[in-house]
Amino acid sequence: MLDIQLIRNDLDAVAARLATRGVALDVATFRALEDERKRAQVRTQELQARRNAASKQIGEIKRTGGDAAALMAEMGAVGEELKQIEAGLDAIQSKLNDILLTIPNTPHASVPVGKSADDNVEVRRVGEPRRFDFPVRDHVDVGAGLGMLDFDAAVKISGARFTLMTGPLARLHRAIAQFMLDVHSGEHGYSEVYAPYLVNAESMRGTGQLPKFEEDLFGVPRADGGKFYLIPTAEVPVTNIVRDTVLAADRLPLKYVCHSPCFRSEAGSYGKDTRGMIRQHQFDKVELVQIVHPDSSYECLEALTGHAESILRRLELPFRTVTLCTGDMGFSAAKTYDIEVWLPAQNAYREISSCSNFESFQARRMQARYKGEKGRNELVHTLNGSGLAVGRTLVAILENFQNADGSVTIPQALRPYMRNEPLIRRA
RNA sequence: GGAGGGUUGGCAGAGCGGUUGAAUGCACCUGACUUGAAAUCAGGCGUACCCGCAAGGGUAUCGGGGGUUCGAAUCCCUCACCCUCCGCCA
Repeated sequence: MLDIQLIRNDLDAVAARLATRGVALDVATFRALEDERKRAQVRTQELQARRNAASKQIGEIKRTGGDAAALMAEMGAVGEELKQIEAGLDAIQSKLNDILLTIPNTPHASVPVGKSADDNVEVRRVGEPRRFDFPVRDHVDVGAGLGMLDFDAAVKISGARFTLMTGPLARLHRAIAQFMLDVHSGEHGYSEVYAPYLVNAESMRGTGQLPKFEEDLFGVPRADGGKFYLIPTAEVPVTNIVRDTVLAADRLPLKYVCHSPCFRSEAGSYGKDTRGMIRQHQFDKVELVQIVHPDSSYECLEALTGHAESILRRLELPFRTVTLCTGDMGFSAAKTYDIEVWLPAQNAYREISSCSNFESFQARRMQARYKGEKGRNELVHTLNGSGLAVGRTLVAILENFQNADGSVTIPQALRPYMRNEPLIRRA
């Protein structure tokens, strides 16, 4: 959520910044609603002040044994008007709030202006894609060849966009997550978190998934008629740890790492990445979340991105990092780096992590604050990034480390988690 | 699932439907005293919002929402959460 004060004071500038990401802010409607709001609010508060004063007076008269009937009758009428005008004010404010909740974040000045992924800017490229002296198979064929990746079973059990892994491959999947958790908690200073996978609507609103992206989420009905949502990323429960709290300044930064399954409906992505486990309804991810002082959030974004990249370095997987352009950024982000891993079968770099600084956008929705230098409550800045997507990391290993005989070499860094086996091969 | 109890300011804890934004204690801030500290004394000390160039004024807020009333922390309804006991259960 953007700062309403900022929008009021500099509506045109905000609209211009939003335009760079292809979003048209209805300036006229906003202005009209604001005017209405101001009028209704002033009038409401005037009437309330009068009522408060008169009620005090009535109490005084009654205590001294006088007759307050006339004043009470008059206030009865004021009460009627007040009720109406208050209802009007509520309506205007919720309309304004609805608009506010659907306006995306404004891009940081350093974000390249562009329309689509084609306009993203590469900031670095690490590692050399391997040259294969045999026909490269994609991860589906490699996994099926091992007899450990079974999409037919997954379809039978659940349907499309699910995965079933068995044996050493399932273990490798677990090993990847363990490895990431160990690196981030042991070496990068993140505190490990176990969090709920079902969350309430308030949490989804806090991080920005609601109200605008409900169709991307899985909902779960509650017996009491309410509704849970399956988390699309651990970002949601973990960031919401600080919802509605005021943190002591010396507690910042908070750094959390959380391994969780993620559930996405993938509505609107029909036909995209239908083969294999690139785009699934359920996948695992190790998520990094930072809650930081506003002055340091961009340094923290660089650090966090580096933490995510370090996993790929250790796994010896080639990757590149790009700055998303204004048109390709997510709703809540002010700046995002995508890390893309090399997939030889696709002959392309594919997203494996997305690291963003949300500045105060989520914090304002969540009312996540810290006690500032002058004793004022200030909004924190929030960041997060995948560190990394577990399934896609597995895909990258299967493709980059495949051998001519159908076996897969286990990257050195993961061997301690794999009983020190150097290979996965068909049983 | 059943029965009961609770939710008040940073914490503890009062609070008859009417000078209660809320006693009191603790914590915290400023000042006085002191070489310094402690103790003591005096004053201050929630949050959000609105109007205003400012000075300043006003509104809301006692778990959330709704109602009764001229007036609600106090009465009524409802929801959420917490606690205790019983049942069931990984």
